[in-house]
Amino acid sequence: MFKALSNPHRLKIFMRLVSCCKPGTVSYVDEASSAYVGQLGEELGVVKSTVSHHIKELKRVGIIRTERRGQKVACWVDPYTVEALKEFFTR
Amino acid sequence: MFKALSNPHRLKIFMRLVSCCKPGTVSYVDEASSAYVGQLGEELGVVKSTVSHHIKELKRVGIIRTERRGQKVACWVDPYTVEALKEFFTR
DNA sequence: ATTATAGTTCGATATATGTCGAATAATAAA
DNA sequence: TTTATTATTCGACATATATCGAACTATAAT
Repeated sequence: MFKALSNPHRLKIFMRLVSCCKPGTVSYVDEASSAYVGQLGEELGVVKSTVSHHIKELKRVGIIRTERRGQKVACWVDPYTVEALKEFFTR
Repeated sequence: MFKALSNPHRLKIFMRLVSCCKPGTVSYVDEASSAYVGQLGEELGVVKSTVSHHIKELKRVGIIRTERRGQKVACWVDPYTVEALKEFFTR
């Protein structure tokens, strides 16, 4: 997970998505708490193939979740994973 | 910081040192809450030059602190940094 | 002063990673 | 069915990173 967050672009994706994430609501998703791949790419200034690659990695380690909605794919952070990361630094 | 923790050896060093770290006691150091460079190298199975490199990196980003004690150099985690990392994942 | 111990710095090198563009796949619109 | 939009996969390539061993520095012991 730390490796996933070690890349500046992936960290920005995480921070962009976590800002609207509501604790304990894994499956809750709306416009405000998720973003589409292309949208993230624009904000970061990288091509979509690269964003897709980063999304895949963040998803692989369990930091984000995705769901296809028509042509687009929505992304949001997994609150449980964030909680686990927080716990890792506790005590 | 996440990049620093993304390396398996550095993560182990962190976990090894953080286990004895007492919150809010930056300068408090004793045998139990710190370790020497060579000692960490033995535990990890890597040569000391590599450990030294990792220690340098963890120190650079503020995760650990070091202090020379005679021939040896003691290492311990900075509780404030750990607290900041915890806060990063809060909310 | 010489030797021993612990750590750092440096250079070399193999491996990993990030990025892009082209080709492909999935879905929606015309 | 054809075209448009969005995303994924793949190959290529440049850059970054981890690691080691040799040389060097610092401190302690003899």
